[in-house]
Amino acid sequence: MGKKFNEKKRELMKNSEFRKEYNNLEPEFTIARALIEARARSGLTQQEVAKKMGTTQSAVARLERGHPLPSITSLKKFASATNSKLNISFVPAN
Amino acid sequence: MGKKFNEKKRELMKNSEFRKEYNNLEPEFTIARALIEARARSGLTQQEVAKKMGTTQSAVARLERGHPLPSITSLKKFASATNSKLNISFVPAN
DNA sequence: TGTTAATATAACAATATTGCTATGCTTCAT
DNA sequence: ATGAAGCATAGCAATATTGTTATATTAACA
Repeated sequence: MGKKFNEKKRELMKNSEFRKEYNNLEPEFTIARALIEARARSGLTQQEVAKKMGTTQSAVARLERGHPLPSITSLKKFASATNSKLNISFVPAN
Repeated sequence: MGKKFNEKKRELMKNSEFRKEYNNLEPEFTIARALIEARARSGLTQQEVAKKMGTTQSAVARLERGHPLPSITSLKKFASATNSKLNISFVPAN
């Protein structure tokens, strides 16, 4: 994720207002980052990914925004368009 | 996943009809399995998970069916209700 | 400067998922 | 056999996500 990013985050998370907002948005950020990185690895344009997914460039742009949160179906299509594999798992928290 | 399961699967996947159907349903199966295992680990009933998620037992049952595919928001809530952490990632396929 | 490629945003109808209520099915114990 | 606990299913209204079209923005470059 990058060192600077995590340092800054730890600092901001001390603020409880920020923490609340962040936790609301966190899943959208995380998904957005993952999608953007996956497409970067593939070297494809949004247009090209869109074609492979059977949708449009604007829909791909929206997916990469992370808002609204994409469906699993969309994530799967995006993954296979970008030569990735989608992994979803529940790991014990404690 | 279990040894028997994978053996049987490899055998059935030779059939192209089956393979097509399986690939359609695979995400639902996978999600269902993950949810069921997560709740089993937690030792909670559907009712209890439902309460923690702010929903009803029947909704939890439906999530564990995997159909329709749950939203990421639901998976997140389910994860925290069952003391799990939801992981979603794209891994390079090649 | 003007053109092109790549990405972003908006609006609205269509589709998918959730909340909710009611009800059915099993299993276990009494 | 009856009751209770846990899980499954169904139907419908409410909410969320996607498909689509149109348009804006930005950067690179002839």
